[in-house]
Order: sequence, then structure tokens, then C-alpha cells
Amino acid sequence: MISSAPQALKPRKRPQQRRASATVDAIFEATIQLLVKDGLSQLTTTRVAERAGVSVGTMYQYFPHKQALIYAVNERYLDRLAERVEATCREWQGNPAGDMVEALIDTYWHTKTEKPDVTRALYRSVVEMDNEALISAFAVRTDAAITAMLASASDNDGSDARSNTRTLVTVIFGAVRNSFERGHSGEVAEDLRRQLVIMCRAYLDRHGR
Amino acid sequence: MISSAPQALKPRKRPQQRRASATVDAIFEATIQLLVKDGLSQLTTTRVAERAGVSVGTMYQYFPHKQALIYAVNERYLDRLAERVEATCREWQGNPAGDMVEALIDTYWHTKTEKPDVTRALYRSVVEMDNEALISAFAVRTDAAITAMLASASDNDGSDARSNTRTLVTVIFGAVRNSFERGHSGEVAEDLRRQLVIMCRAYLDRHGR
DNA sequence: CCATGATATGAAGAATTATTCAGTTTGAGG
DNA sequence: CCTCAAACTGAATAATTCTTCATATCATGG
Repeated sequence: MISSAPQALKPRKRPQQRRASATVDAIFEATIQLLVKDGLSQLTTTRVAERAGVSVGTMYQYFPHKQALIYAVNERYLDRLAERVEATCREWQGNPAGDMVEALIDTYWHTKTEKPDVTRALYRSVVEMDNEALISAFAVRTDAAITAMLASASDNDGSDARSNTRTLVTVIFGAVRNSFERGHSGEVAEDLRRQLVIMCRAYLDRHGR
Repeated sequence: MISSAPQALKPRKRPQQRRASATVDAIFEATIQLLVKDGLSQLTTTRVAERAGVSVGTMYQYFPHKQALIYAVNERYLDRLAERVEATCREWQGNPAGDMVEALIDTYWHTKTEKPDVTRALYRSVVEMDNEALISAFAVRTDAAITAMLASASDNDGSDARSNTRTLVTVIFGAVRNSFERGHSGEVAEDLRRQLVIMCRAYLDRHGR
């Protein structure tokens, strides 16, 4: 997935030599660390450069401004998330819908809770930077993957596919995120995950469709 | 519900005379308008004062800093939301759980979509200001109200009340918010609302509990 | 109608921070 | 080893914005 950021947010140039690649990586890493530690409002270009071990000028060679830097960091992050969801969807093609849903919940749950502070910090920065377009792009990709997966379900009866898929997607992504933001963990989180699976299965198995 | 903000975010003083009340109201209103129009990053104390028709100094008589102002605006807003959820919960005491859930979904859906831009703008400002404690407080209040309501359900079989309630709350609030953020509206939103009700009812009616 | 505390004013001060650019260093290919 | 473009440097600039405070006006109860 190639960066197709809006003109104003595009990187200035891509690194060509090896040391330049290392520089850009260091800048990304420093940015994430600072977002986690102090949040966007405390993140200054000088501090990013400092922590990355380069000078401000260097940062400005690759990113025309702070906004573009944050955008790039989040684009890379969400890209990787989307890839994982797509992989799960490919993997479960042709299985019963209930199992698909369970796998999807597990995958998404994992991506959120693996590095909770990074998840939180980056999400927050997206909101602050008004970059929700990145989240939409993520949703478009995952929606497509999930729709394709569910269409291939061995027990697919073909009725109301659009509505059912939309409902499942909205509920699963919404509930997992909400659970995450409520700080559920351990026993509680595990129970909720199970209950969510039960609920989705009950929805799929309902009679009065 | 009296303001019990952390020391650092408390208003400097409450208005005593009538004209002071009007001033504070104007400041609140101006703040919300600016948040909706330009977002927090463009909101300066000068602009708030300007739009409220007072001078900066006046604003600083009531709020020690910008942070406290935003905090107060959101506190007032979430307070009102919580009251509406609590009202619904009181109203449906003793009914069947399925109907309660439906009523809850309707109420929450309404509060979100009534003034979508205000909802979005204020939520965003909470995130940017790192005031998630306000959202927790909101959750604590609504959780308590919903727990009490469900405990009174005419068809309550008493099993796993804690887990069931937590699941329903997390799913409903999460899904409604996610639907809202995805920009669902019209037909699509209405269908999703119905499906969400169906899903929750299916969960409540499931056999293998 | 007067005294006093409440309320309002807004120019000035202090601090922070994004961004540039003229100049230096590095590395890869010939 | 030489050349040239790529990469890097960081002090200086320019702009923005929060917050204060000395001063002025208002409203209310005695």
C-alpha cells in the first residue's frame, strides 16, 4: 500500500541512501515515543529531532511540517493494522460465519491490546490532527476484506448480506474499542471477549430474520 | 451534580450577579461555537472573548486558564447527557429487559445525533485536552443507572447479571458511537439501529447461557 | 445617593515553537 | 582519488498566543 496522502501532507522526499533510511526510521520511532510519553501538545519538532539524534533541519528535509510527520507515522501504523485484519480474513475464507466472527474479534482485540499505550497515543494524535480520513481509509479496507470473507461462509444463506455485515462490523469494532477505552483487562476483558462472540453468534443464528 | 473538578481545573469563582451569569453563559456558548467551527487548535482565549462579546480579562476572572474553560464546557455537557440516560433508566424500571435495551439504544442514539457537530467537536476536545476522566465519570453514572434498571427487569432470571450488563453496555455504547463516527445516516442508520436491537435481544434470549 | 465589592477592560509582557537557509559533511560512482 | 549530489547542521527569524494587572465601570444594600 503506497502512501497516497493529500498533497499538503506528502513527505518532501523519500530517503535514497541507507543512512537516510535510518534517519527517517529514527524520526518515526522518536515521534511515537514522544507521543506516548507526553502527547501531541508537548511534541515539538526540536524534541523529535533531539530524541532521534538528528537536527531539526534534517527532519524538515523529509517532512514539510509537523503535520506531515504525524500523518506519515499514523499512515504507516494503520497500514500494518489493516494488513493483519486482511490476513485473518483471507485465512478464514470458506469457514462457518460464527468462526469467522470469532477470529475477527480475536485479531482486532490483539492489535489493540498488544501495545496499549501506542494504540492510545496514536489514536489520540489522529484526532488532534484532524486526520480521520486515515481511519476512514482503514475502515474501507477492512470492510472490503470482511465482506468478502463473510460472503464465502460455508453456512451463508445469502439473505441481507449487506445489512448483516455492516451490523457485525460496527458492533465488533465499536465494542472492542469501547472495552479497550474503558480499561477492561484480565478476567473482565476475557469475559467480555467471550460474551461478544456469544452475542454475535446469537445474532447469526437468530430465527426471526 | 455539582462541579467537582480537580483543583487545577476548577473555575476561579462562580458568577454572583446576574450580568456575570450572562457573561459566563456567553463564554460557554462562544467556546462551543468555536470548537465546532475551527476546532481546539484554532481556539484562542482572545477569540473566545471576542465572540462572547467580552474582553479576555473577563474570561480569566472565571477560568484560570484555557484548560479549565474547556473542562467546564465538557463537564456541563456530559452532565446533561448522563441525566438523560438516567431518566430513561428510571422510566423503564420493571419492564422486560429487551424493551429496556431498545429504549436505551434509542436514547443514546438520539443524544449523539441530535447535534452531530457539537457531539463531534466536544468529544474531540476532551481527547485533545486529556480529560478522559470526564468520560469515565459519565460511564460510572450511566453504568450504575443501567445496572439498576436491568436488575429490575420483569424477566430477570438473576444469572450472571454483572457480566451480562457489562456486555450490553459496552456493545451498545461502542456500536452507537462507531456508527456515528462512520457517518451512518438515513436508511443505513435506521437499519443499524434495528439490527442492534435484534442482536441484543438475541443475546438476552440465547439458550446456552 | 453613597460606598464598596463585583465585574469588566485590553495593551503589554513573556514565553514558546515552527520553519528556513547558508554552509558543512558524507558517500557512491567513475 | 575526485566530483557532485545527497544528507545533515543549528542559529536566527518570524509569528502566535497565553496570561497579567493597573484601571475603569457597574450594581446593590444601607
